Amino acid sequence: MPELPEVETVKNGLSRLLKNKTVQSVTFDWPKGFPNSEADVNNFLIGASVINVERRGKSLIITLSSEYCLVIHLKMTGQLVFRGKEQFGAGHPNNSLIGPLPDRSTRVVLTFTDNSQLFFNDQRKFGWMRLLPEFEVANLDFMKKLGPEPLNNEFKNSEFRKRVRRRKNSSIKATILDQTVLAGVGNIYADESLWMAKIHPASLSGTLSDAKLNLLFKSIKEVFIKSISLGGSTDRNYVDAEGKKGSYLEFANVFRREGQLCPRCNTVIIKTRVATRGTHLCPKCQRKTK
DNA sequence: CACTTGACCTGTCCGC
DNA sequence: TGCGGACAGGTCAAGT
Repeated sequence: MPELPEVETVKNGLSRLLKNKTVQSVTFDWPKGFPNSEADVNNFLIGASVINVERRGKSLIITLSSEYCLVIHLKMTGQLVFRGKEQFGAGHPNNSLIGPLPDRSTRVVLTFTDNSQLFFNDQRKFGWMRLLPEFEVANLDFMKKLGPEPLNNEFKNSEFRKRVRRRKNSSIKATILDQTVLAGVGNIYADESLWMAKIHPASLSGTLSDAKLNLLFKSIKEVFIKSISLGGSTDRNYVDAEGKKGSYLEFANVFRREGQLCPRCNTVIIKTRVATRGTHLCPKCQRKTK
């Protein structure tokens, strides 16, 4: 669920909230989600302070003064929620899913020297938080394979088309969900951008024209930009770094809107299965291929 | 290499 | 009300 816009929103919050905080202590349960040696934690996490926070694809990278990084993937249900003086003083905002912390989904707690805390919650335990030397982050296998950032202007239409056509016999939905083709698209924005570009999600990637692929790329970027401006999508679990929900889904055109009318043509939106994922589409606007 | 499927997990919902 | 099963969807390993 946390896709590019959600991770970007978390990154923006953490950049502001964590900068210059110094880690005082760390607790975790679920070692699988925190696969770091005690020595590394003691030497390179505890006592280190936060230099900056970045996003690459759906991953977060927190760079520390120890020249180590915390690389974090929220997967489906991960949350990174910061609690400091202001967050306690203001109480829990109305648009929050989060109550008192830690809660039963809390996997890791970082406590800083000013007594503020960062909670890594993950109901389904798919997410992880790894401590690595800074220079090794770019050498991680999945980082090396990760496709370009769609919101980087250096990533041109021609490159997008080339990458999509590498997977000519896959459905276009499976192709844009593939993080090695481009970074950041997940199920919500795949459905939304394919609707916007009027492409059937099961169309084979190799059958789409230059014009259609250019439009799809433009649609992905537009959908991402709009969602970031709305704080992302909260379907079930997602919250930002202060525990607040995102509101993009209030404006979604097809995602989770089966049975409702397509805003473009008033045809009933259907839910089906493409690339083994729940898939929402307008059967009139989104015909196969071309 | 291209492509598909199953596994990793838990909470929720649906039908009986 | 309880209970089994389907479902949610990001990614990787293992399969064809």
